[in-house]
Amino acid sequence: MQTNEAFNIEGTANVLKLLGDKTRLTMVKIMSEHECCVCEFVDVFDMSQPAISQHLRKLKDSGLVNEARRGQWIFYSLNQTSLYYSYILTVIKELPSQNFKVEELTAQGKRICCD
Amino acid sequence: MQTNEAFNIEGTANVLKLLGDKTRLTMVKIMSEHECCVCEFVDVFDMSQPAISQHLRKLKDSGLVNEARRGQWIFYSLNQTSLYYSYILTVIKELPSQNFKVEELTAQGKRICCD
DNA sequence: CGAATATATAATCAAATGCTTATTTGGTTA
DNA sequence: TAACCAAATAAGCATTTGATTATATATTCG
Repeated sequence: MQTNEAFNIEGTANVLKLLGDKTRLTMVKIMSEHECCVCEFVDVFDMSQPAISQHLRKLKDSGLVNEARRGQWIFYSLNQTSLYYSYILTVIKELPSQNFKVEELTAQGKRICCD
Repeated sequence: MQTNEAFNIEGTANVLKLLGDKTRLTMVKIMSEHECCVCEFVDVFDMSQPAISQHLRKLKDSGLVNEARRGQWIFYSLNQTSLYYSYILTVIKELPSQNFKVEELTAQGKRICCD
């Protein structure tokens, strides 16, 4: 819901608040490493499917992520054209990789792949 | 209350949440341009003195700002040695200057100066 | 010392947030 | 078309957050 082309305090605060949640920040880090669908997030986080959907909706509403349906699944990825994309890169660059979480899914045969 | 030397998701999310409040983000921007004491913030924001103190306390508890007593007043400034200082710079760099707010104080003779 | 001023803390409360369960929507597939 | 599955939405609830007012603490100054 980013209405302004330039950075302003209100919009920036909103984005920082969104990123200031452990679950969403982890989601963003994961998406910087892999595209992911909702059910994968549900497996990664010990959390209900609606909880995951609600987090993704907030990220989507503020334009930070894209969604794309592929078959049965809806995949989420970082929106590289967001005004705030460079902030996101700055922040997640230093965070520990979350690849291991997705690799656990792969090991359990739970990874969704639509290639 | 930053316990870890390295960036981790929990600590980073906490800092982003702190910055994800319009009042605190504006305070941080102001502090990047001027050192400020509590009563100046009270004049700048239309908000009670305890509300200001509580915001500053959160910023101080997470190590983002320093406080220094000078006479009757306690001045707050950005802690340039914080692990997260460069994040803060990245974010506030693009925000519109808040100098005009402090200049209004000066015009009203409300600016505190201890030089 | 005692009054005045600046700041911090305590207690309280309304609004916002993040989760849950139940249900609905939308696309796929037999 | 009907059953199935992924994801979204609705409703409800506990917790957190950010404000307020009242009070306490610290420092300065007459």
